[in-house]
Amino acid sequence: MIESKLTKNQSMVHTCLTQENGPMTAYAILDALREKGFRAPLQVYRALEKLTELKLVHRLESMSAFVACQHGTCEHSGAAVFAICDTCGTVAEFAAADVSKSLESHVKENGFVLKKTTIELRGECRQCYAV
Amino acid sequence: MIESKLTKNQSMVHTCLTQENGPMTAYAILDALREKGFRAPLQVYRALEKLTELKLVHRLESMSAFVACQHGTCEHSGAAVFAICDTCGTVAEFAAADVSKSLESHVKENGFVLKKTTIELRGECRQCYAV
DNA sequence: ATATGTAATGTAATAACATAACATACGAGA
DNA sequence: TCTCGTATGTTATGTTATTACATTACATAT
Repeated sequence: MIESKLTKNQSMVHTCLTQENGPMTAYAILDALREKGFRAPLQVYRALEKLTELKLVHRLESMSAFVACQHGTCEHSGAAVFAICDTCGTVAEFAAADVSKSLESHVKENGFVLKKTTIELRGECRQCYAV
Repeated sequence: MIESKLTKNQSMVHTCLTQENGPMTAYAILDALREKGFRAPLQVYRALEKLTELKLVHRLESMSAFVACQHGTCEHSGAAVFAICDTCGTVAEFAAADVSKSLESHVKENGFVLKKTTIELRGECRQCYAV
């Protein structure tokens, strides 16, 4: 598994996020890992940077939080889409190849070189809406 | 024009963003408006909240900044898409009805009630790429 | 004109998120 | 062993956003 390449701190942060099974802010991660010796935000941010680079973790821009990739390591065809429930905080991640393709073509027309796509959907999940 | 409904502070913030013709952080707006009497972040944030609600201003989540809607008041069919140049900072805003439609259908399958869509594309614009 | 209610504004303090700068440790080759 | 790159630790600081409370402005009822 890819985890084997991770350093101690990276691994701890990844495990923390995976167990949480939902988004956490960097400072929430820090608090969770204090008992394991973490002392400063930078320890978390450095690990998150690497994990994000490896696509083991995604950053949710609209809530300044981080979530473990729901596909282990992320190999979508195209950009990831996140559906975030404002009520319970759960995040569903999925690929939408057609969306990516469409955005790319829109953008190419204008000579824009696309490097990173952020798509975040806010709303209410089925369970919460039912209540 | 809709501006007539704005309060003094809201109007000043909107004018500031419109003149800038690009994204500004809340604190950049604050600094720009200090000479006009602004003293505290909250004055800016309150105005931005209202302007965002009216869709005269959009928040760019991936850069914690705000930009005046490039269509005056925003009446896209579907969600707005922002293409942000990481080199020069310019933002192009466009509608992508097909993208919105596709995202909506993806999401409906799972009973997710969509309230807000964020789509931000980071990369390099034609001019910057040419250099 | 005065009282009252409501929206907007002002101000200070602080919370929440993120990075800079520098010191130290530690393992993989020369 | 040396040393070079990578990871880590630590302090301080920078940046973004909100809470809490006081005051002002303005509309309208009395």
